[in-house]
Amino acid sequence: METLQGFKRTNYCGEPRLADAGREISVCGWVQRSRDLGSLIFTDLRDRTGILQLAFDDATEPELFKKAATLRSEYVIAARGVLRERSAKNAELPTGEVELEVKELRILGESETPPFEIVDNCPTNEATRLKYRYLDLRRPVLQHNLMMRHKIAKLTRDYFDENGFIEIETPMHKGSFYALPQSPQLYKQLSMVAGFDRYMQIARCFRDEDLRADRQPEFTQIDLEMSFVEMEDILAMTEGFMARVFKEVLGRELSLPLPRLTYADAMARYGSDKPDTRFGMEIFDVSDLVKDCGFGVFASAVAAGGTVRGICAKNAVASLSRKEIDKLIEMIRGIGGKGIAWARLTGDGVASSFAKFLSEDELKALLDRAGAETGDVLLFISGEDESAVLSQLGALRLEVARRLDIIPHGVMHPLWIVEFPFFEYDRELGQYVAMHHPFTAPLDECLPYLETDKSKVRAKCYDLVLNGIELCSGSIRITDPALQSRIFDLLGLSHEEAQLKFGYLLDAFRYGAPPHGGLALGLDRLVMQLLECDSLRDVVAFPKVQNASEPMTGAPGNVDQAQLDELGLALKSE
RNA sequence: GGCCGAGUAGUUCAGUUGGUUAGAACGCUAGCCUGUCACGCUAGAGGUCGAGGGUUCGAGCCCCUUCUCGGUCGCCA
Repeated sequence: METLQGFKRTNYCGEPRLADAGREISVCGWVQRSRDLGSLIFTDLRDRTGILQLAFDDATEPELFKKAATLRSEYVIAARGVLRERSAKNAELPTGEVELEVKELRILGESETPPFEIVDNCPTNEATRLKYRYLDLRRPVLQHNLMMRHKIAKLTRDYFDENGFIEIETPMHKGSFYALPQSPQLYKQLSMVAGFDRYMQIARCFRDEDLRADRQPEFTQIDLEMSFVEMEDILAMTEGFMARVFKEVLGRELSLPLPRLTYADAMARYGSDKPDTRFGMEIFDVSDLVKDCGFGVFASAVAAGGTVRGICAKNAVASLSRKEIDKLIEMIRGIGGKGIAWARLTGDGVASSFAKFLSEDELKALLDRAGAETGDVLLFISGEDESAVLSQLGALRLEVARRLDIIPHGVMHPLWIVEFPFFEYDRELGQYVAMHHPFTAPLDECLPYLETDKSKVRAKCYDLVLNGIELCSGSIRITDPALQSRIFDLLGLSHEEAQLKFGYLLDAFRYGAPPHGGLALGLDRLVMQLLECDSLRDVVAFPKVQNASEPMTGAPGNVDQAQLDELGLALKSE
């Protein structure tokens, strides 16, 4: 192996163009592939900017040629030579009109045969790629994703700086066992009390939960807090940011203001508080039509105060067989549903699990309500209590859309979800509990209902949803001590408990707290959505897997007794 | 923690009703080849069928346990 001594890189591999022909340049990188034609060798050299073809000719440079013949995939090399126009051009490559006629070749690092080829749409499974993440990251698509992530992080700082925000670092030692913050929530509110007026931080956060394709236990938030603002001001500031990101990253204009849906409407129409609005298939209500019908499940659901609703998938019969319908129903059972009624409409008529219990008029009315006028339509209808019905149909709507492949690609549907309920009913506890953190302010017009009808109280809370993924969540905070103690009372939090848990914030509020609110925007998810990736792993350099471990290093590892002693911890014996 | 799916060569996969020596493609190694760019041609090497146990004359295949991974539900104020 050789050293770099005296060698100076002049260009990245992706840079040279035909206009540069005749220049002497020096490049460094990894061998993508070598094609040995006998007396000619072409070597593709790759770095993070692209690929440049190196040419070796046995007739003119026999010593170099011999050396080039020893090159293998992923060797690290440096090459100096003269750029020349190719006799056979490659239109697929930005540098495809030129090649480097090599005069000097240095082998800086040899490589074993890698466990998988370094190419995009690499077929190798994720576990293997994650084990060799440093190789996986060499793939152009991941290099691009992480460079875009950097760009988005940079423009985030630029945008908020231009709007008067100050980046403040909050500490990572808030009192949980893991000594890691779930979010900088309390500190950013303290920053408002401290008078910084507009705070932002690109903050690492940690949550001890099982992960998902769109959830990592360690993630990054764009964390914001603003003083002397109302909800509209915060939404407008965030929309400006989104428009800027769309413009600079996608080159697209985002039309503002963004659409809004109330939580109640989102649930009623899409069965989700993070609806994917890129396609229709909205939920319809047939409770009034079936309340007296002969099908016991429907009639008794309505009689018990529940509801009967459905979704209607068009052009679906051919794509979804009976067997697949059964699988979908099984899936619904998996999330706690009792089952779901279905109907298939074809040119031959109706085949269904419940039509025989309905009169002809009842069936017709139901099909009309569903908008199922043509043949080739699939209906799913669920009758239970409202929240169960909506969550089932919401999940089913997404799964059916995926299977029918009707979700359009390349479109972005951001929208706000507003007017979240302040309380949610906890069936196990048999009482209302807070849906958000206890500093979230109720809507002014809901204040009279706080003690009288909790189901009516909505919060000054807002979520930004993009293509069915929650991107950010925020609220206006309570700064009125009287209202705050009222809320603590309602949540069953005693004065002592509140003081113990949040004392320092409550104390701070006694010294002049400005009205304030904010939000936290998931940077990983934002990048994932903008780049249309399916998983956060495509935009996180070193992601965690199922059990929250990191497959390359094997972290978290075992700790020895000395480390435990130092941290004041003891392991529970089995 | 629950449910669904996956685990066979370096990689991606096939493997029939349980039956001889477990195959293919790509990759890898060697040889040939002057314009390739998924170069081509020829030959070759490469396997604890995730692990453990069981049934059987015989298990990649059937049964049990277990591990790993993916998706998802619970969870995520």
